[in-house]
Amino acid sequence: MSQRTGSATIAEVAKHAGVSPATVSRVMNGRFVGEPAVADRVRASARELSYSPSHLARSLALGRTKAVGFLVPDLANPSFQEILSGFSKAAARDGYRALIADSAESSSEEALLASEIRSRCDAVVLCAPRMPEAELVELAATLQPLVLINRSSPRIAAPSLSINYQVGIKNLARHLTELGHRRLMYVEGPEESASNSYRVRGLEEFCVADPSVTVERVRAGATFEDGVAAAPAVARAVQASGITAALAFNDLVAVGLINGLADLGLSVPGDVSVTGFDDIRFARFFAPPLTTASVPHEEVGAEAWLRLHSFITDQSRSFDLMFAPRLEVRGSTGPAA
Amino acid sequence: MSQRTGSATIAEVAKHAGVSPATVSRVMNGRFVGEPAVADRVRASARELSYSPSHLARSLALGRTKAVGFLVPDLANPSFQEILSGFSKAAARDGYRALIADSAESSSEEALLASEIRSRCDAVVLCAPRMPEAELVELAATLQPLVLINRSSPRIAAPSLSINYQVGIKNLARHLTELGHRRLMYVEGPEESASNSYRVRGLEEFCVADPSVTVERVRAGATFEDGVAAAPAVARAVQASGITAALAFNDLVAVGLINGLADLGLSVPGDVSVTGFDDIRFARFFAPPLTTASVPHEEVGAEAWLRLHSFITDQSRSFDLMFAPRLEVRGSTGPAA
DNA sequence: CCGCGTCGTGAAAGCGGTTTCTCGTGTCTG
DNA sequence: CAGACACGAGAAACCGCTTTCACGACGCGG
Repeated sequence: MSQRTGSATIAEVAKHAGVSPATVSRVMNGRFVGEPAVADRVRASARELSYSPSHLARSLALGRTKAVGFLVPDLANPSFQEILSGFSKAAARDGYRALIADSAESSSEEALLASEIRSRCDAVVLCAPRMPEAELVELAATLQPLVLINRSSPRIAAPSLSINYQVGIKNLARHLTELGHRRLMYVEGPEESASNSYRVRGLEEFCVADPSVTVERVRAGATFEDGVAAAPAVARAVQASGITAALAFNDLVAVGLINGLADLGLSVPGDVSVTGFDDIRFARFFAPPLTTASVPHEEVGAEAWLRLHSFITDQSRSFDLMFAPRLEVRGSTGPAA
Repeated sequence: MSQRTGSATIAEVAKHAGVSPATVSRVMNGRFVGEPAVADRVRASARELSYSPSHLARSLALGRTKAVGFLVPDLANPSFQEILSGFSKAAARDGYRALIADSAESSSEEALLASEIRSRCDAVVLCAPRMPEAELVELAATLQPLVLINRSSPRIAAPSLSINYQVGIKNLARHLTELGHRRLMYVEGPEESASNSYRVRGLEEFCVADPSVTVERVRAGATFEDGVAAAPAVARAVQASGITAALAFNDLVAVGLINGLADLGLSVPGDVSVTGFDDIRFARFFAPPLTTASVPHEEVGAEAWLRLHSFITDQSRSFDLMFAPRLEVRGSTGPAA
């Protein structure tokens, strides 16, 4: 049951200093108002016994852990790593730590995981691109305080930070059409992924606005491997339907695709132009450098903390935020043949 | 003081089910042996009140949090992200979560941070490349159980996982000399960094073994920006001392360096060969693809968990592990002019 | 000189669980 | 049919800290 962690308890310090635990507590928290000599004695005892208060016990008594859950679908994805990095650094400034959970792209357990992690923290950041809206709405109510990343709904009373995927993908499409491409292919992200739907919608709107452009679609995923796997389908479409450019779900898929295409003897952008999405940190250094929609992930993470923090401290409900990606034109796109 | 988290307490469930808290506890933990009807009643009440046990209170009573601290010098560094990812996934399989702390490359606070984070968890993974040995030894004693990454010392009773930087850098140097390079330059990592010292030592040994080779050194750091900043010095050395190849501290620095050199009109590997270290996930896709020493970071993370876990559960002390990097020859190195 | 604040500190009641110990009940044995 | 015993469940102590409340001592004004 109990374990000697080596660290002394408040009671031991109290005894050693000849005072009550209450006094020790007050001294340790700077709430002590009595005789300075007593405080000094307590501090001396604490030092001598190398006492450090149990975070756990404090948290229980205080009803606050100073930890925040951070749930992402895949921690191996650079975008989420960047968000986490931004979040963690911002939270640390206020003395909070991030407790991480990786739903490992298995959306079925996301809700359970979220509850579990929330129960250990004061709040939670939820990145659940593929959770069905209804489930999310229900879940969100039990998770407060929380902030959502890349999901927002009028039925959810939580601040949300999102990327305007629709605009981002449209900008990429426009860039391609300006280069003369007319037959495009969208290499889709994970099925059921909300952020994938936004991109699809954006492209549909784009086609409506410019009927001379067509966009085929092929299922892929969110990882490098998914991009590689989609290469044959893209190569076929080049032959069959004469597509000249592919918009990948994200940078990872784009890189995979470019490499897959190379293995099939197709060069980028010579034979096909390829765009990514996210502008992960290394996108500009790839061969060819990736034309992509740049998303300030670290900033998203930092901003997520800011919102969560103000909500935790004074219950202030902030407005939703939407980041507009910036078009980054690089070497992976070129004029249509 | 107390906050209505919305979730019911064990006492409420007990009252609702007409039993004692003890019984509820037993049912919730599968330790109940009495009449099945009672258990059913408890479960029904729990569901009805949507009861979920307070992790905090449980942890306090049990003396175990099922969380593990993870301290790294910089969460924005892809290598640490990969270790974290591997660690987190492995720990999750055993129901543990990682609590992260980023010492933000400020080594002075590392010890405090480590203690702080350790006090919230059952154990801790420590990645403190720049902490002075003496401080580390003292700290380690108070942090048990812990595992160290990239630091090992006979004076520390904790399993350590490390990379054989010495061998890795020697392999890179050998590769370069086989290509005909004789005058090399090492672009150093952060001052005081242990893993930097290993590389330096490796190169020194290499020079002793093959006196025809010389290695100059220039201070840089661990980031992309540090690599860019080191470019002028490397370029000068190309002119002044006729170096023909540069070994960068890691892949990030290598990429920065390559780009910095390009701005100065030097091409890689045409004018200078450049090697990295780590083989971060994108190293092969850069322009040019990076010749580097490949380190299985995800595996290091996973293995770190395994050791920590077996130590937590049955106190078994495992042996230290050292991963030998694998030489990955790619396009950033070529024959000496 | 007595009553009334004020001040410094301690006792004790939480926070929400777990677990030991105890006790009543029902069953089995001699 | 009495006594031993297994069994089911509750009372209470405990994990380590915070905080309210109470209380004794002291200083002051009437």
